[in-house]
Amino acid sequence: MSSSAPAPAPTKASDFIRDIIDADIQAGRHDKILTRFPPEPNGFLHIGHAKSICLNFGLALEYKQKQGEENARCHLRFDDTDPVKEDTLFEEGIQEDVRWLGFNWDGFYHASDYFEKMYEYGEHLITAGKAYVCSQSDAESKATRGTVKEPGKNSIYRDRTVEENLDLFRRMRKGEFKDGEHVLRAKIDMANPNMKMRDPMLYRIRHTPHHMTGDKWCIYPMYDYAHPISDAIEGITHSICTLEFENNRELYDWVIDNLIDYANFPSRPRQYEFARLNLNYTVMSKRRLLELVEGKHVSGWDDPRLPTIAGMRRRGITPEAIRAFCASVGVAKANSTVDMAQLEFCIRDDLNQKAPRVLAVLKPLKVVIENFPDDQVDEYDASLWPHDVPKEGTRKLPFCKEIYIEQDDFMLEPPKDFYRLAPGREVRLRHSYCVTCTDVVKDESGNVTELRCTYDPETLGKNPEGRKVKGTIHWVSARHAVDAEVRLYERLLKDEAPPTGKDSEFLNAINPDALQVLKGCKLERSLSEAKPMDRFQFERQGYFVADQDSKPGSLVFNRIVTLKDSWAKQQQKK
RNA sequence: UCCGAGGUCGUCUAAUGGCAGGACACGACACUUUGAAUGUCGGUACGGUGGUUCGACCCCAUCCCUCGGAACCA
Repeated sequence: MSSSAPAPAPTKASDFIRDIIDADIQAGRHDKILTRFPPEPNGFLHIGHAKSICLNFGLALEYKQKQGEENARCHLRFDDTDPVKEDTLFEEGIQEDVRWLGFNWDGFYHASDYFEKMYEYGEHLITAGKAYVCSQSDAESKATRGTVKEPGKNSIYRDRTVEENLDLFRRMRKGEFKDGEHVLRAKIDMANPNMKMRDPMLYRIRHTPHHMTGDKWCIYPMYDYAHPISDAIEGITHSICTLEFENNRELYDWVIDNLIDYANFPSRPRQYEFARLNLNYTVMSKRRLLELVEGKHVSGWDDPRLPTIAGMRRRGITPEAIRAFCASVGVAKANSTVDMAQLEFCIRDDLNQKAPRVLAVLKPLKVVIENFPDDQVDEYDASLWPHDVPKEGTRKLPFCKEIYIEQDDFMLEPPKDFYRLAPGREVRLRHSYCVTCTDVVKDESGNVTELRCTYDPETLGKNPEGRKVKGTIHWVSARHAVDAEVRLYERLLKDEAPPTGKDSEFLNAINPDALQVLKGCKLERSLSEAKPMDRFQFERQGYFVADQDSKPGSLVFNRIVTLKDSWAKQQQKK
């Protein structure tokens, strides 16, 4: 997978995080700005992560521009503190996704790079009387934690001596104890109204090999301990995370404050929280995505219906569109749900400038042009771009007596404002002549199977005289058409928001039409050469991409997004 | 309600003591060999109540509502 064009430093309106950074620079608190994107390598990235990626890497790009190349950085750091769930396989996918989005990291790290330091700091906290080894069972520590309204109770192991704690902690590391036998806890306050501060666990025993450190360790640090230390060691200045970590910030600061003199960190990082991205008509949580994939409701992590980066990539959405979308939704602290229409706008807006226009008939209806010579083939130099896209280029578009048009472009008994084909009506064939429908062929059950038309030879490249032809429809020469499979994608869910109930209720909201596979579609000849990831606009229908399954002779296209369709909208209202 | 964070057009987001602005969505019109794109115009918002102030979305008080927090997950 080739990476996409690097993201330009965007000119982004300010937000509360940029305001904070500007104020920090103004006040001389930092001369370098360092951010980081810290995914846990236990799953696939989705568009919510893209927001965080654009923020963190985008910040580095912007401040490189403002402060100088050397004075801003963004690190990619895998937060690999739980060996039970994490894997190298996920790391590769995540790196690919970040690069595809157009970003390059200025440093590549793992939280596990710092395990030795973290352990050392653990001993320091013990020595300073700030941490102790607790030997309560899982159930006991749950029972003594209290509730959000009631204080917890001190562990009976809370007053172990420094010597005893040190000895126990060292033996934990050596592997003398079984999983769950002991943990290292911070000694803070079991009555703290913030549950995160009630002597939180710092280390747990896990006799599980780690994908980076192998079997070197059998004790692993918890997120709340590992994250601030990793940030501080790397010199991160602004540690940006999502709102659910607000309660963790107090502990983040506690860890830094109790280590900073001893550890001599290059920075005093600060954590800031922003609202994660929510999108309607889809699901974003790891759990729900997993359920869709494992339950075979979709074809895999890269199913084009999913909001995963891999899915959107296969869908044909460009990284530029995703970046523009992330910039457009902004960064704030209020929980919000962005309208899918906003994403779709960004996709169309980008592709409008990038996707050459071609003709493709998805649901073919044969048309015979009776007054056109049997063997004649016209060939037009048809522009690949509309007048308002400043690009040049044409392709040869063949035309002959028999063509296909879209079934939806013909109506037996049309309303007055139907600008397309109907018995006795005239329509413009895109890039070609105007034709008038003279006859309709039906099968026994009354279905329209073929149209008979006549063309006006005076209408090529000019308007007919004395009458106005309002509609223009697309078509494909029957003799020259190439067949293709076309996969029409729509929004994953039929409801704006999935049912609030937990469990699998959201599965009922799946849009059964989110994937519709069309075979026997008729594409113009020039598309026979299309390569996977080539994007086109099928005029009047939408933007499409050649799928990775596509091969010459058996073409497969995915619909990225439809065009806006004010006709369909108008019909829907009736 | 024990702690924390929030509440501005339908949606997302600005303005932070001085005319509530932009984008998407929506509607109308223009243009059109894509019912696309583009252009023009339009409607729609500061959770409630008090207070401070010449002036409050902004500051204060109070109420209401929403979200997050009790994994040996992150």
